[in-house]
Amino acid sequence: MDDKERDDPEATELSAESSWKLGGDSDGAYFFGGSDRESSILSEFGWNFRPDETGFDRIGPDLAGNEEEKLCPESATGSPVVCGGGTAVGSGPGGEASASNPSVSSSSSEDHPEKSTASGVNKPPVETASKVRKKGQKRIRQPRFAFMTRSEVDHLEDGYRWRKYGQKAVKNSPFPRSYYRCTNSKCMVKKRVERSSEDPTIVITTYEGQHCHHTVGFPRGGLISHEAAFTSQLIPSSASQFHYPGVQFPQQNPLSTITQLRQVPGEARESPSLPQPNPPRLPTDEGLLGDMVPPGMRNR
DNA sequence: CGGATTTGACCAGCGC
DNA sequence: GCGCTGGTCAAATCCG
Repeated sequence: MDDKERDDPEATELSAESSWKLGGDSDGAYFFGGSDRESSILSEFGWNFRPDETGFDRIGPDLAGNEEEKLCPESATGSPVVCGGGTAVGSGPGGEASASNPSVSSSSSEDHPEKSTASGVNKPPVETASKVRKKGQKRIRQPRFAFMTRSEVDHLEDGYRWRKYGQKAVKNSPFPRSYYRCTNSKCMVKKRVERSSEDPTIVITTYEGQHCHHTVGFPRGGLISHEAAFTSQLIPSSASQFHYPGVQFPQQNPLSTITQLRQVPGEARESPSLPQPNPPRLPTDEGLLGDMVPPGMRNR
């Protein structure tokens, strides 16, 4: 678990946040959540905000020693390259480098559970290999990012296939939190999905890790449209977007909103109530990155 | 029948 | 040390 999440009373109320809005300071920085909530929210996700010269806060996983790798050089150029960040898979699209990333391999431990015979109920005191590992070493947390989406369905289609491996009731929320893992055996990405306790229409999705493969694609070929993929919309006013290198959102396209907000910092507080019409998009594998994160923002 | 989901138990980490 | 909580495991169950 996330210590920060647990320890921060504010953070535990994340899902109870009822006044999500796009905040911002005089520099035009944008925040996830409103006013003094930002820090706690970020804390919830273990992230840091770092204002930069662009006036747009840099968002990234709060992981030791990896701050500078959150955004790859390609991003700086505005190139639509999905790159590795933080301790996550340090690779571009395809991310084969994941296997070579020590931190990843260590953190991926639970995905390679040399599970012994130990089973659930009435387990003998014998520990599974994975558990031994966990005891032996501190769990390494993958960088995470989260966003909120107004949706009727909990599990939003994002182009990847997920397998649910757990569900748990969480404190201060009447809604359970679901845990998903990418079905790709080589992929370590996980995600948590939960609903806001105060606004059940809001789904809070937290991604952890980075895909080391491409999206699965869709029957219609390539990436489906955002309208087709979702009956939902990102909450514009929440600016519930975190740039996270490597995570792709092939279908969802709230980008226009985000981009607009960024381009007009001074007026960003009043956000459009509805997503902008989706401009024609190229079905590139970069997913939403290119849209979610304006080149300028990625420029570090 | 195979894959996905459900669900209760277990474990780790932290605060008190 | 104990209790609380989040996260994960894995058998059972469901479903196409």
